[in-house]
Amino acid sequence: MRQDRGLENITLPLASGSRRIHGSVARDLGVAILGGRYAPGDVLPGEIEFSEKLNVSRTAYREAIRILSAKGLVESRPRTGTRVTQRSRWNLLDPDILAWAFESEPSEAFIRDLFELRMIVEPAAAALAAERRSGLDIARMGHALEEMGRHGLATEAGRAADQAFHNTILEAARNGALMALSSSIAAAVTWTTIFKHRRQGLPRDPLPDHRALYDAIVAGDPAAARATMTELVRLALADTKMALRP
Amino acid sequence: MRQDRGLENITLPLASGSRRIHGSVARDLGVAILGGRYAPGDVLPGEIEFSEKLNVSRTAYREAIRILSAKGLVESRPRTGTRVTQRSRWNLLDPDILAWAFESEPSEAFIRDLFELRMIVEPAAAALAAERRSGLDIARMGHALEEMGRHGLATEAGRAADQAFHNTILEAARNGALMALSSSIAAAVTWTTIFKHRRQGLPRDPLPDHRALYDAIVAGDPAAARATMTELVRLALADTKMALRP
DNA sequence: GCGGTTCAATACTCATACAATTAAGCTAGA
DNA sequence: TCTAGCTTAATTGTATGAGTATTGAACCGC
Repeated sequence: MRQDRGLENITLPLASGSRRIHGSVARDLGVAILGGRYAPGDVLPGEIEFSEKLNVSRTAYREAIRILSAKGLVESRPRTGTRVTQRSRWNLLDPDILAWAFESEPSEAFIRDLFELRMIVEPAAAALAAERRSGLDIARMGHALEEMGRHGLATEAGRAADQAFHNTILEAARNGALMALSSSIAAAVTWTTIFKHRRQGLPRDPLPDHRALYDAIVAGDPAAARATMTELVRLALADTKMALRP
Repeated sequence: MRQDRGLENITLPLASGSRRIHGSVARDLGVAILGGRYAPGDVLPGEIEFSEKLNVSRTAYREAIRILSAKGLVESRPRTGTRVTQRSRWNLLDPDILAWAFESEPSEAFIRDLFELRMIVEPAAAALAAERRSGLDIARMGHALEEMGRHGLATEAGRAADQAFHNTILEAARNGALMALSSSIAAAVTWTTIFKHRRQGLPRDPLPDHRALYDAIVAGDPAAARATMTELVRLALADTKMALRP
């Protein structure tokens, strides 16, 4: 019998876009796990039962599980079944995992952890960028600054520019491992910015801080770049904290 | 026809242990990609052709590709096929990816990047650990120190203890995002230690540095912890550099 | 009690058929 | 000649059923 997928899918919201089915299922399950609807140690229903419940084939379901397994969220073994792994084994910095985590409002502790990471990584990256940046990097950062000024952080375009600004700095650090962190950092930047705007507008204009950072990197001054970036993240953290507990 | 997997598998070394087939294929392909045998932009052979060449079913092959895709190594689309993505999109900090990268001797640039990451993250983590460490953390670190002293870094047990030491510090920092980096850091620690020993023994005894770091964390002195860890990583980097270009 | 054996539950693998997607080539019309 | 739209074919995506391998747990002999 061919499945009529899409009707009365009760158990999961299936906000699936144009993805492939295995991708949608992986996302839905991932969001459910990150959101706490399946706790570490929980055993998922068997392949046949669960795939029928989701109205997908076992093939698609299994490929979804492979994706989650590759990111450390679940672990499958014959006889035992598929169970959610301990949180310490999740690849929290995986871009998809971060996106899924922000689907359901993440815990305050998680936000704090991400900011602590930013506070550690971004100043160091800024210092490296001040030493290694190319002309193209500078041009990109300048353009991002203009865009931020034109649109403001309340708009989608403005946030994209902000993200591009921070991302370019990580690129300019010329370090593949740091680059791999860019998506994680980007997630923190974007979402915390959104959080801030939930509570009546921006508490403070972040543009001057960004300009100072830009100047330091253009000048090739690592110490200044580190200091300004530290200040920038500190202010962002303060604003976000204020937004979280008003 | 049932496949006779395991005989004359020419194209890939198939150093597959007790893994499931999809896992072995994912690993073999992952190692091949990380090792440069498939370059970014390259299109893999079609599912049917390639799975036959590997003597596995299309199902198992596809699940392997899902794993690689989840880690950002490849991207599949109908009609176009499956191609290796740009290196900037790889999740370089994924534990599996790191393990695969170290299968074929990694580039000097990659080692440098990892050490730069250690230099950024570990001192900060040590400072946090000095503030937040529990009695259990201290006990674990002490035990790891003893083990390192007993076995020395030339043995497997000694290296495991070294790794446990660094890992406990990251745990003691009480930050999930930093914890997620532990496997990456651990990979850097282990492999660079092995590299060092390739060239006639250890250039210098790292134990005193570790003890100083331990003392700082026990004393709850963040600044001292940061400083000693910085020194420790700096020395490790110098030794590794010497080992790489003797 | 204890060590080995059997059993059954579950994921894993295979094979095949068919559907959906999409790049490229083709055709019709201006 | 150029372009918009259609057609086609190549490739991945999905579904289904049959059979295999693994492994925890119950069982049995000692």
